[in-house]
Amino acid sequence: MPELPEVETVMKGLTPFMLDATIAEVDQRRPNLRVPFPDKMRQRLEGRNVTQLYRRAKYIIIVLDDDQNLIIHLGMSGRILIVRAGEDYEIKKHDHLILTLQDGVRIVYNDPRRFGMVFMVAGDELNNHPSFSALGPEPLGNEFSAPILTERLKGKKSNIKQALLDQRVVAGVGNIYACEALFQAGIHPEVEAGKIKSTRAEALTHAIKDVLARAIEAGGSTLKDYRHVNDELGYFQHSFKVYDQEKKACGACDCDVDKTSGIKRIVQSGRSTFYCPQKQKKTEQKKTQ
DNA sequence: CTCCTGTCCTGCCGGC
DNA sequence: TGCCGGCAGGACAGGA
Repeated sequence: MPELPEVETVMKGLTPFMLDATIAEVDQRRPNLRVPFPDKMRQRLEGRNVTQLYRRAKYIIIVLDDDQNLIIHLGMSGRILIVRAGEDYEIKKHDHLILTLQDGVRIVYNDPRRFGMVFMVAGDELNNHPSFSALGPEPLGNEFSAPILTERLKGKKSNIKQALLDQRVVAGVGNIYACEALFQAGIHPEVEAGKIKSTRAEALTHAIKDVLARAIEAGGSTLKDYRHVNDELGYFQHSFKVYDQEKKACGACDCDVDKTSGIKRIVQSGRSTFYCPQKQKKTEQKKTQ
């Protein structure tokens, strides 16, 4: 379930515990998630020191002192729990991987649906790895701009909602934030992707950055109070404007003035899309004033 | 190439 | 109350 902001929050939450720490013990509790765990993972991780943690798209990359990368993707239902040194912990259903650090802190990966992935890639091969080689720009970086987005959407016949889910167009956006960004930009989710240009591309670029940045901020504030989140990373509450808000008022127009319409839910490529039919139009809006 | 559908897997929720 | 169908925030394979 986690999209870019959640993955960023998880990575940030792991950093104070894992950076410069040594992995003392690896408890791999099943052979695979979506893909098999790395061959000889235990031998390859135990004794290694973590030199860096960062995020690319929805992947957490943990750099080790032998120049290998341990890569974690949370899939739809992956969570990470941090158990402090000396604290009791009873292993739960779907705890698939537990890393114990030298200071006794445990990092628990739990994933009921097992759509997540844990794999290892050598440092010099990372950018050639199939999971990374085709990724689009990081939406929060300077390299993501309206001209770049327009270029990436050029000629695309699919609708803009599906295009935003394509990690080659822009990395890290998922179903929720695609809906939210389109809402904020006032763009109908069924607009042909290749037709988004100039003003609307600017609005959409800005909306993507804004929606993601605000979600990260919300996650960051959640992180500050560990008791509040019970040390569980990757799942914090947002208030969404349109996602999962079918029939409610969007708050930006009078779409639900008669209490019968409001936000609509449609299905695109098997995924739910939520949007406000009044605010999000298929053609570019003329400014009324 | 692009686009679309199906699939992996478990849990939860609403309707009957 | 219990059962059942539908749906869930992702990514990828395979076929058109």
